[in-house]
Amino acid sequence: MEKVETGRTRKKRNTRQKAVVYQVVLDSNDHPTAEKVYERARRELPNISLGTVYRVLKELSQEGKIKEIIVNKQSHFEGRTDFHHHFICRACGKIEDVETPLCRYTCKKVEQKGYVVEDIEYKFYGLCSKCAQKLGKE
Amino acid sequence: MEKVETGRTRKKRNTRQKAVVYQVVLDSNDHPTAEKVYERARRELPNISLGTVYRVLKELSQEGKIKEIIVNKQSHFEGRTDFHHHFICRACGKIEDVETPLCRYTCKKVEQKGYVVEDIEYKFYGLCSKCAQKLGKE
DNA sequence: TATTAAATAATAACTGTTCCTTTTAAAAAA
DNA sequence: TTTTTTAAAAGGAACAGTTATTATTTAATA
Repeated sequence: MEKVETGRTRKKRNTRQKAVVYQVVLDSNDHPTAEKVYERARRELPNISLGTVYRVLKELSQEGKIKEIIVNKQSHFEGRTDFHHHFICRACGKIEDVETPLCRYTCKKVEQKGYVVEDIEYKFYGLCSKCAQKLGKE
Repeated sequence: MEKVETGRTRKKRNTRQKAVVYQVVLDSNDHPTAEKVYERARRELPNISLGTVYRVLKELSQEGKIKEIIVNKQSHFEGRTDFHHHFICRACGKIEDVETPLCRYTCKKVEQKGYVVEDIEYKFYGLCSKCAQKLGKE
């Protein structure tokens, strides 16, 4: 039997899994990977599956509620969604936020070529202060 | 029977495979992936293996003769090794070089925190001029 | 030319992620 | 409240890019 499509309110479920994953990212300030988020979410929801974590993380990113940053070909996530960038320590792997003004000069130059800039990503690689000290005063 | 280690010249073979892979990267201006380099290298050396291409590309990168850039968690390679950055079109996937002055302001700020900056990477995402036109004058 | 070990070809293994199928459960309807 | 509906979840298989393994080849040296 066909169902008449009313075109009205589409369902959009509000699941515990999504809420928990979101909260985990908001509560983390170490840019966790999906695996780490999974680990932490399981403390609250022991039966959550890794696939769900991946799907929800992607969803939240697309909704703009969290941000994905990719380091070493691996996704990391953070609750901060304002314009900022990252420093990655090659020794300990730590990812730290870096406040950088948008380089208007460069953007303008790119846009003059007819390009549309939608997102900008700066990454700084090197040694964090701790590792720099530890690895000797070169 | 033990061999006395003279500590003298270590062997370092100069293979056709390495020469060809290097030349392919130098001749390409489209930031090819390892697979693409493999494809092109095979025109010259039909029996070269993908594993060799990966190993040689890594070697050349470490020697500073080529540069690796990662887009969408996939490695791409280029012969240019001077300081420059990239624009990535989300529609056609094309990667284009972008000339950007080093942002001394930001670097200084990072270094004031005791960090050692060894490498900097800027990526601009959006639409290239062709795709921007094609996708309509929004 | 014979020797030797660095580099290769071929292929298996690995890793982070996505996809697929069945089941569950949130929300709408009865 | 109970039933129905179907979006989302669990579990696991599949996938893609890359790395590791091993027997073989070959460039460089003796």
